[in-house]
Amino acid sequence: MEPSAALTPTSYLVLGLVGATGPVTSYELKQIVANSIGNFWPFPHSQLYAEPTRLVRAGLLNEKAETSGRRRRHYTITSDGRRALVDWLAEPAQEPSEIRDLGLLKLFFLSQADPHLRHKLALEQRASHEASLRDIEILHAAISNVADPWQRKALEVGARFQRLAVDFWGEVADELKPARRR
Amino acid sequence: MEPSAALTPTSYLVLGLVGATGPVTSYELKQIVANSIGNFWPFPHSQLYAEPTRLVRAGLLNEKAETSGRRRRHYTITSDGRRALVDWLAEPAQEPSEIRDLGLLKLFFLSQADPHLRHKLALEQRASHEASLRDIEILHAAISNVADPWQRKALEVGARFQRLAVDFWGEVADELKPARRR
DNA sequence: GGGTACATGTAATCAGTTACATGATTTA
DNA sequence: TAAATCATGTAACTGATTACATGTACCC
Repeated sequence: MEPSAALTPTSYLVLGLVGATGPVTSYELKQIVANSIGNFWPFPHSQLYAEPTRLVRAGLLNEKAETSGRRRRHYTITSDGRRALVDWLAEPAQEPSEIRDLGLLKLFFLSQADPHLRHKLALEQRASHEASLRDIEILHAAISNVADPWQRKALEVGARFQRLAVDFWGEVADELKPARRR
Repeated sequence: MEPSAALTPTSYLVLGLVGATGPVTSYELKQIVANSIGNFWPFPHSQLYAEPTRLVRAGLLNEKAETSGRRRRHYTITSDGRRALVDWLAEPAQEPSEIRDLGLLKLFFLSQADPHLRHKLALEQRASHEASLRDIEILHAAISNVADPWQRKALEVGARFQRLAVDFWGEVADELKPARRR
């Protein structure tokens, strides 16, 4: 009954997914994540097994294990769990966004890189973000009829960011090859 | 001499900063991070104490401790460290970008929130990103003459993302209040 | 000269990551 | 029926977070 210290983002991810979809197994959570938020906020599948266990212990989820065959565990949200989720949704999100990008970290130290490799890095990054953008667009099209509209909307941020990154690295590439410009 | 397993992003952050600035203490690393990449990729200061210790053990940094007073430890990069840094900069960064944003996570589950609170969430998020954008712009202006140009450029991504987020949440707010649109 | 803020670090805990491992299904 | 591949999970490790703790300088 005690509020179990503090819930992590992973907790709320699981809580929200279980709350939205009814009885699910960890494997199904994994699938859902891979086709949605996992595109820009990865959660390793082991967490999607570990976290429900914690939430059950905290009284926020119910677990119903199959008694034969694969003995999968199906989770549903409890009333305490629903309350925790709704409370969290109601309170303002003050933590600032985080962007973790190794390419950006390299840009940060670009002055220390071999000059010949700088332009190459920019082109590689642009290409990589272009590929990510295509992936997200394909995914977005594929889920256009199934998922919750707000889930689709959230996915859009991923696509927009990838576009931003493509433009950005394009500019960086240009700045690194000024002689090449017309 | 062994390459010490694998270096984390935090390792490269420290390696790059020490490589760029010469002898620094953990506290100075903390300051630098706070005024730059820490704006969108936070590294708690305890890591900036722990990580140099690891890098010294791996032979990538040198440590020189003061013998009196505060006994601060000043770090410099070794030739092995410089080589590790340059090698890392040369190899392509394939790991995809990550965006971690609790506001987006809430959007993801917005259908499960009290309808009265949805519009409020959007407005709060927009305001919050506006504030972040202002902070970054102030910072960007403040460092315009000091920092490495590529470090400034990297910071721009943070600003652009905040602008993207302001626009995005503005749209969400509009969609949540269609009746209000004249 | 006591308080307050800055500076510098360590300790404890735990989430998160990586790696391993085995059970079911499909397919060639 | 062997071999992939998908499905389902656990174990071990350690980086990351949180909290604590003390030292130094400044200011009122």
